[in-house]
Amino acid sequence: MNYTIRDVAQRAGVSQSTVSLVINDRANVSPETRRRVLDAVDVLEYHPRHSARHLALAKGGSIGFVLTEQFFRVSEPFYTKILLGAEFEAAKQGFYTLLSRAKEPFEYPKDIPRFLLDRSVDGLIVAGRAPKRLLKFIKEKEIPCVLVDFKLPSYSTNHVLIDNLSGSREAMNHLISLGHQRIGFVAGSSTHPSIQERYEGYRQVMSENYGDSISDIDKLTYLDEEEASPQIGREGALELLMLTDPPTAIFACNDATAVGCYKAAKELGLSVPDDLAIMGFDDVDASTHLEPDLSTVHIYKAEMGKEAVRSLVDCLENPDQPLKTKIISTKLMIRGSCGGERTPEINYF
Amino acid sequence: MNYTIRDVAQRAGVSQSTVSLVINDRANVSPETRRRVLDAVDVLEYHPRHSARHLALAKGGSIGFVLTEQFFRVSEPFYTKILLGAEFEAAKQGFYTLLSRAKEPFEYPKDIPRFLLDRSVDGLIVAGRAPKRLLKFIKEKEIPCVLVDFKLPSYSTNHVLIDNLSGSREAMNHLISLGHQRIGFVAGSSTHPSIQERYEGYRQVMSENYGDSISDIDKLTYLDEEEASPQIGREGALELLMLTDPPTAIFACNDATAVGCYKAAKELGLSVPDDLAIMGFDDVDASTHLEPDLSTVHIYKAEMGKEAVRSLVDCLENPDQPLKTKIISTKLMIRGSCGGERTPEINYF
DNA sequence: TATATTTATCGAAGCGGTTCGATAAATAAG
DNA sequence: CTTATTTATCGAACCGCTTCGATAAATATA
Repeated sequence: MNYTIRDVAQRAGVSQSTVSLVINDRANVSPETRRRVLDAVDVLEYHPRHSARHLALAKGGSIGFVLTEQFFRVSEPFYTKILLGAEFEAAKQGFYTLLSRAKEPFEYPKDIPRFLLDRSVDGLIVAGRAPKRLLKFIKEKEIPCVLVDFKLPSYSTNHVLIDNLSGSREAMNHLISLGHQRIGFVAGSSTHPSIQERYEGYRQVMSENYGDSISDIDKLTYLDEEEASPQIGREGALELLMLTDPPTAIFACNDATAVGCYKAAKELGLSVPDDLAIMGFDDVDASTHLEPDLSTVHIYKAEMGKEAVRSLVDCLENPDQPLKTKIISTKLMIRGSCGGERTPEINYF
Repeated sequence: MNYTIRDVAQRAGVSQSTVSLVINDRANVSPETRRRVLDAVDVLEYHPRHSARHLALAKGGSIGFVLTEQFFRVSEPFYTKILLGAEFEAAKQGFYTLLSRAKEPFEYPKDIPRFLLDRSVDGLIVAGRAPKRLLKFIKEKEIPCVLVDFKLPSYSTNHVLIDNLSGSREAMNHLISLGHQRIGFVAGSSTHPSIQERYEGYRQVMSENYGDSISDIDKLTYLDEEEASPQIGREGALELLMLTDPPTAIFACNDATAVGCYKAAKELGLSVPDDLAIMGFDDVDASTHLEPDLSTVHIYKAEMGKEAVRSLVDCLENPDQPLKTKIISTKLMIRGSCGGERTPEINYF
């Protein structure tokens, strides 16, 4: 049951090197020999041991997926979809996916993912954010790497990013097309580049449409550095809605935050979408569970995971490749929380 | 930068076997030698190559986590929490976690997870359900294995299961203590053992309290074999609520199904919890996003993953161990969807 | 003090692959 | 019909680690 390449060689009446040539599909082996070897492989149900191959080749066909500890909980549904998309593509390309959490706070060198130290992975996907010291380590060791949904000012590597700006602008334009003028913006995680881009989209569209006729856009904005969450959303929405001239629509930086806006509206006796329109971002499962269901900006999460793997595999197969940044577009999903004609649901996972 | 055990040996002025003894913390090496070796390890930042060790030891310190393709999407938040809990514990115990999807339908032998074939993993955690043929393969190859949240009638192995019966009974007793008599039960995935146990709890409590004074419990029950989902929940709830003598409370087989019950109530103009009490099961994130928030039965998902890893590691370290089944208790979370005094939130992840 | 044990260290084989010459056979070129 | 090339196959070394048996040194026993 635990046959090795030598067993196969013996059964096929050839040397192990020949077997190796056959199973790796190399040139210069006669059809006849190839058949005999393949037969033996079949009969013995032979599969090359991964670790042996790994050792001989000095690379093992595994990629690491690093997620900040924090995201293992809070934003979980978002990044796990990216993980699942990545696993899917990795498997397709013959790679294993190894999972790891990045501790926060991060202690160097204790918290370096073990698979980086013992060279279990050929490359790395890092999603959401990561400790600076870890990124530095990755760069020092020249480990092929793709950052997903974040970037650092002076850190050059491969990226897969969301087209937050366009998505944000589209969402805003939709709100504006519905006649909203006073549109609020509520955000947590305000230092995260994705959130900042969404905010930028908000500001652009606001000033394009209203210039400074809306007295002070800043007053309509609630930014918090804390992790975006329903709690933050609720606080932010409450603050904006208590203004003497409150917004008629709130654009939340993500769906989790939007959930909190619903709660705030409910507390103040406002009906969604009649008294208050709410727009989210991310399109996580929960958004269709809300009542009314949430209009939001869909992110192709699994697709992002897939593209990350592709970038990484590219790097591995062709090391002197230029760095790449892929920007994945979004899609506005109009549902019940701000009126307008509904977007048909897409059935991406 | 890519130092090997030989480099360490050389620098410490000893043989590689001695280095091996030191880094594996074996007996009979003098303190002085140990120190010298450890110093060299430190200076060179040496880390033993995983694959080399794997090859030499014929085991590699990795466990596989298998999830049905289906669960990668639908019930995702549930099983991914189990996965994350497992990864956490595995890392703690020095194991890697390799992820794999089980195809549905499953074609043998094509769809066997590759890490089983090339012996990349020492053991396996299978969550939710799995193709029979895959389980048979696992048994044939005598791969150490733990099934999480499901079992098969005549398949003996290790398990980590939910105490669905107690959880269900507790939830039901709570509804009854609130004065409900006509309590409906709505379920998808009705063939899944967990769902069946929840149903059993429902029936037990119903007949204990009302015997046959409730004309026909079956009429209050909606069972569907389709994957439990909001759609199923909505359909089921609508059907029950249209009865001439409709239930005043609905116990949904899980939170996803409960979401659909909210929708049904809304469609029929019923207010939750005044006109209709709703009780869920699972306690996924979404349940607190609902309005009112869902009373449900909390499952310690991460804990389940952790216990699964522990069982598995036990098996690996002590192969002639008896099989184990661990039953993890649940906790009733009373929130807004059926009245009663709220349970304080727990902050488990 | 001679002998038996224990302790510390080492060399070499082996885990299961890949790959680099070497060799022999088959084909092409002169 | 040689000689040069190409094609098919093989043997052996190597990847980096663990471990077993051997050896030498240190300690205990008689």
